[in-house]
Amino acid sequence: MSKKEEIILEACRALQEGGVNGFSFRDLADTVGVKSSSVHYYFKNKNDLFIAVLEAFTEEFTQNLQSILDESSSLQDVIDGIIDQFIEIAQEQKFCVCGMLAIDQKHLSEEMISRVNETFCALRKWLSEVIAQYPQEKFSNEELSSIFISALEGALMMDRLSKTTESLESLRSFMHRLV
Amino acid sequence: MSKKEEIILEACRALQEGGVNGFSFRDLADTVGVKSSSVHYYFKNKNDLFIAVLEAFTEEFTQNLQSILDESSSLQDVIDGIIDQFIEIAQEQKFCVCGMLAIDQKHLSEEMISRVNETFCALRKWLSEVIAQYPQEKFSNEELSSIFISALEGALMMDRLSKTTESLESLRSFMHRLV
DNA sequence: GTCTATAACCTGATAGAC
DNA sequence: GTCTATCAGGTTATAGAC
Repeated sequence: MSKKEEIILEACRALQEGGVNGFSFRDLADTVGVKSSSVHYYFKNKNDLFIAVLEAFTEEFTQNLQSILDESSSLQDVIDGIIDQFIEIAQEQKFCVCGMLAIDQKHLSEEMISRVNETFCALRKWLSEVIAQYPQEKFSNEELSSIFISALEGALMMDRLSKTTESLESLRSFMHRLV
Repeated sequence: MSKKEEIILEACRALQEGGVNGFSFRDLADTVGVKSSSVHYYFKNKNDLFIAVLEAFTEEFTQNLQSILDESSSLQDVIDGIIDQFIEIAQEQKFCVCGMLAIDQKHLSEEMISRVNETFCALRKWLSEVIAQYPQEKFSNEELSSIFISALEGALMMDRLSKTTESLESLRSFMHRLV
């Protein structure tokens, strides 16, 4: 792994744990084992760094979703796979990358805000298309997708805080009975 | 309003907009029209300040919930009232006080984390008791309460980002058909 | 209670040597 | 590419005058 990739990976972890203002270039450099000026060599400021983090995260997250889809034979399997992944994030005391950036939007550029928003939209679209593959009639695909993602983010936030899996498990059983 | 109350109110607003690390004692003092040392006179550090903010917010939020309940004649009315309140927060480019503190938990004391967690638990309990007053059979009160609060927090996060009310309105119509 | 002044430190960012 | 050195500015926090 290149130094640049190492920095991106570590920045991603730090972002998920402490938010946009929760770490400095120095912290980041120390963990990776370089000096802060070396981090500046790759990323001229935090905004550029977060653009790289978001891109790397989106790619990895998309791959994970595809793996879940490949291994699933029902909509409930997909839901389980996604919830398992969120439980893992909560237990690592992390939060969603997009969620962190969304919460800390006040400290980000307009371009960055648009990118995060687009990532959420893409996720909603992906999920509603997956739901469409497993027909059910009670609710529209878009609506189910939207509610599921909203609840995932909120449940992750609260389970990380309470150090339990209550909210995410509650969401799991709820979704199971719904679809 | 006393200077202390002014500081708490302004700290609450700053927290909801920019998070725990999104403002300084100086920013706060400037807005209120005093010097930062005067803020330190009332609150020896940010943690103490947030304890006061959480207490003030909880009291106000509880009153708002009670008002919603008093003016409601159905569970759908209660849901509408709560969602309207969250839409207002999103449109002001704010986030939930407890949500912000939960996200930024890494920078808070253990005592503070416990208090935020207790506030979420109290909200879940309150809501499940309200739901119990309007009997319905599909889901348990606790489960509905948990999912609704999770989805509220997540939808608020995304609607604040997208500057729309899509997720919260989606949640509204979803809940209407559910209860 | 509110102020000035200041200590001690952290921050992003850059210039220039190697 | 990575470093040392450094800057200008922001941060919490406190001592002491009024």
